[in-house]
Amino acid sequence: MQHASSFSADLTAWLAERLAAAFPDHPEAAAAARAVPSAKAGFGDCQYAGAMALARTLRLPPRKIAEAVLDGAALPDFVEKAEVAGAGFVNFFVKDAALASRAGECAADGATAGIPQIGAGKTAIVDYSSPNVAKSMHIGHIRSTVIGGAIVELFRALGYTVVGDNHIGDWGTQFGVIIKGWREFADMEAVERDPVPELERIYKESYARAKADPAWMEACRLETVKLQQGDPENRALWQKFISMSRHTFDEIYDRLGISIETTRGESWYQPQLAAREERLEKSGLAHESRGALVVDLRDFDPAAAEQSRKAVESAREKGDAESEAREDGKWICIVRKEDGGFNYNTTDLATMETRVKEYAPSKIVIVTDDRQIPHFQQLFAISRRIGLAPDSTELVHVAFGTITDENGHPFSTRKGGMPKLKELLDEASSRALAIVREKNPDMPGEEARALAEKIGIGAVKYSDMAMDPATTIKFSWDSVLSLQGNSGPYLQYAYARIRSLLAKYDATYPGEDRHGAPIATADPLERALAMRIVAFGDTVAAAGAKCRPNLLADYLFALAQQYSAFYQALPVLKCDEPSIRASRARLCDAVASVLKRGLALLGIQAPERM
RNA sequence: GCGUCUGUAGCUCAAUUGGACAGAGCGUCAGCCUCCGGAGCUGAAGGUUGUGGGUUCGAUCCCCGCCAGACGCACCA
Repeated sequence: MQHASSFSADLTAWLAERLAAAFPDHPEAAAAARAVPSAKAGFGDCQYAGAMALARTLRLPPRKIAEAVLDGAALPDFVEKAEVAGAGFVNFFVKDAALASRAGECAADGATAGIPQIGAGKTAIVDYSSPNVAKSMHIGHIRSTVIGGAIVELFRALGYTVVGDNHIGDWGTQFGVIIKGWREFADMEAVERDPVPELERIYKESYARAKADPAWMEACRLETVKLQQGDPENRALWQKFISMSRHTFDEIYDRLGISIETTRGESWYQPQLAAREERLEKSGLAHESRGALVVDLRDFDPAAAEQSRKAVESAREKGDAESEAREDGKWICIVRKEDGGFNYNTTDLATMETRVKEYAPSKIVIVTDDRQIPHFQQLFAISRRIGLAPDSTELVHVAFGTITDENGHPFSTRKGGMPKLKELLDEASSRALAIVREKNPDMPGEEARALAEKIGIGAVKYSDMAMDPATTIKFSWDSVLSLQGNSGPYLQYAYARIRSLLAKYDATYPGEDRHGAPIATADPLERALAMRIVAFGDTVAAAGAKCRPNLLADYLFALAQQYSAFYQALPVLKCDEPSIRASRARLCDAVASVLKRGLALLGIQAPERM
């Protein structure tokens, strides 16, 4: 039997009923009903803290409200007792038997119990990773890739049909620069060896020449024009660059365990742009300004127009010509450049339109760094205004903080630049290998390398996912590659240790049935562990709804910590009482199931041994 | 100048989004029994949550003003 909901969710529903019954004239009381897990051990298992907030509107003391909720009512069957505490909190104590039963389900069914299927029948699009063709992926790309990948898995677990889309940068004026450079000074041996770094070198050098030499720049521009007009030779070169780049991206994705359903780069949308923008112009939603075709948010939004007018006025008073000149840029979105070309606004609007038409998604999630916040605010607002995205489609920009060097300064491309993603993964893997060899001297080389890869990659992914996406990350090799404490390997270790323990249990006590044994929660350590296990579903739901994998990472770390404390203090194999022994084994199994599933949602593998 | 994001223990980060005493890891210090895997466990020290106000029964969280840093602000994406 699967429970569709958690203790908190069941209590929330119960509270809503109780509040509706107790205060029929105040439906807002029932609407705000909410039970959450208690923060501290002494405050029960779940609590309701809404009575204080209602005191004003109901004109009653908070404790009276809390008492009215409980007064004469039958508690849900899983609740042992409920009491009013403190300023007006209601604390609920869950029955041991109910807790044991739900914790047991987590061991039995692979930890799917309690994950609410809020996405059933709905489609979500997740736009993530999005590297640029002809450039190496560096540590700046890891967040979008890893966080986006986790969001995809979280959505799937919640029942959504998910379409991951890799919106690669495969179009733009830089290709003329590369083509020109390729023709003049490409080093074919270097291309043969490792194409992308060579493409990067070609771009940098050609770009430097273009800045110094107008004739070179003009040549580059002409190559771009030829490419965009469909010249077969340039087209073929461009395809070649894309194919070489995608091959190197795929090597990284393979190692990271990321698989993105579709890859529609910017070029994919090019054929439809001209007609789209023409329609936009004819409909009057876009107009010409300084030679460009623009959509102006102030045309649709009186409040925006007023705010802008005031800003201009204030800038004028101060004689600040620069600010005045910049003001338009906040509201205007250029959809066709003065020279007739298109830019990323154009492409992004087309992308929005296509996604809505093709998938009718209930969510579109775009994962990029936070410098693009203004752009996506504008894009979302305009998409709504001109009818590209209906209200039924939720638009979410997951904006993550940029990665800085150890001093908190942005990585400068001049001074060596960001570490390459491949180097990071190699380093992670080799550091892990040293430890694996030390701990497992007898392990064959191939197996050790494979294990070290799982551990190293797990460490890298976890270190990113353990933080709120919004946090600006200070990059440090030691913290990214940490194998102890709050780290991926700590979780993997906890899992491997349980698997080993259970194997020994099965070998030592073949007659005992740990799968069907009732779970006893007599010891506080056992009880806390069981309570944590059953909170898995709610955690997945919260992490998914908020697009914050770190909520799940926090949870898993706390679970592993509680397990370690339990393991240290209470014997399992060496417990003399068979029923308690079986109960503890089953509890271990439940922890292992949840750890494995949770790590999988974060895209981290859980090795059986390490 | 305007806007966005960030500021929490020595360092790196959390805090169930307004709840009870702000928690972890690293580092430091003190411990872990011939006992299930020590990548582990237990404990200690470490805080006026940048700052000054406001709202609230209650603020790390919401509002306003400052300070500091990063990033944006018309044809690059």
